[in-house]
Amino acid sequence: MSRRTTWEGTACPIARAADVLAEPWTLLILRNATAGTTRFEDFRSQLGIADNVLTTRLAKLVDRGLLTKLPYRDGGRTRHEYRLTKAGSDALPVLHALGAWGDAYTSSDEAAGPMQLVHVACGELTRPGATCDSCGKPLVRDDLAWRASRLREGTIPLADPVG
Amino acid sequence: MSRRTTWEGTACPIARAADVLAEPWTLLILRNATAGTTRFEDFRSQLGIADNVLTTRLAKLVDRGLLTKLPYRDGGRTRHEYRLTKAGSDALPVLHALGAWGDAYTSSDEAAGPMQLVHVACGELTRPGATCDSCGKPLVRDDLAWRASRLREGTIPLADPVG
DNA sequence: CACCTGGCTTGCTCTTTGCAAGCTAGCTAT
DNA sequence: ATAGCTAGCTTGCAAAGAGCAAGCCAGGTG
Repeated sequence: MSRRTTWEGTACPIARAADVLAEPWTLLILRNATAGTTRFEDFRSQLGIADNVLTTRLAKLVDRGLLTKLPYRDGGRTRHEYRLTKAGSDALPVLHALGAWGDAYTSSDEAAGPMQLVHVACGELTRPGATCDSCGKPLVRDDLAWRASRLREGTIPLADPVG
Repeated sequence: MSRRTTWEGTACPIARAADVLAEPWTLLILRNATAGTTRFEDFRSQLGIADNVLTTRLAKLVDRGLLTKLPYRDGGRTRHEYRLTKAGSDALPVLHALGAWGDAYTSSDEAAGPMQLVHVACGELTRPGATCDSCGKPLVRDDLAWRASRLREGTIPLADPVG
């Protein structure tokens, strides 16, 4: 057989998580979903991913319970959007750990500052963790936003999970 | 062209980190390296990875600076071992974030308890973070060990980076 | 000398990625 | 009305990558 190895059901939770999350595009889809993207066409154009690959990735993420496919009205028509579930939104620490590692050990071709996290409740920057570095209050997802110094808009609120 | 997309040099640190870490096998190689594996043959037999794939993965990890290849003496001969660098050992939060997500949202076919982290200094379990849940002291890598309830040996110390 | 062992390399096959084109339902422009 | 556009897929093809197996080489040991 030469099918790619899967670690579904393995005893090691790192391997099981990697089996779901560590496929090409998957983490970037989750990143953009966390930043508020919900629609097929928006994922496609923001990521530059081939649409057949996007179809299979989104289907797998829905299957594994990280995204849900919900109908919405677009003018008079019904379309579908992909929204984060709790499982999908709880991948945030993985994204933050990756971002911290990427900031420390890789470099950008473009001028790009480090990834920043804003505690909207107090308005200050913080590192990911249990409490805010600036005001000391517990960090809850609703009060967090990403800030990318290279983008014109100030902050990107983190999308709420459905359900 | 149909070469797989790379995110090296991208402005987003998450994408740059995913480019290095989110390839098949890479995270599991780092997991085992963190648990103390250093030799080609041990990685091969522990992971069940094909040896040509292991060769390319190890070479890429050396190239990207997560592992170093060092000579060691095996009887009268010189062989090589792969040791974690600081960059490689600093991927630990990524492994912990994945483990936490995997514990919460995937399940094992075998009976396997959650992934556990032991603060060797005080002997108690803790969650990954800045300080120990039990004794409150700062968590440093040298004082941490993994515990897998399914393994007979009690704890697995975390490998020290070289350099 | 034959044989083993660790660490690769090469060859072949099957899967997956990327790209491009096509398809469909319902909308808008002419 | 008919022609075209759009979101979201599906299909077809070429190339890269993963899996398996076999071979190779250096430095042992029997």
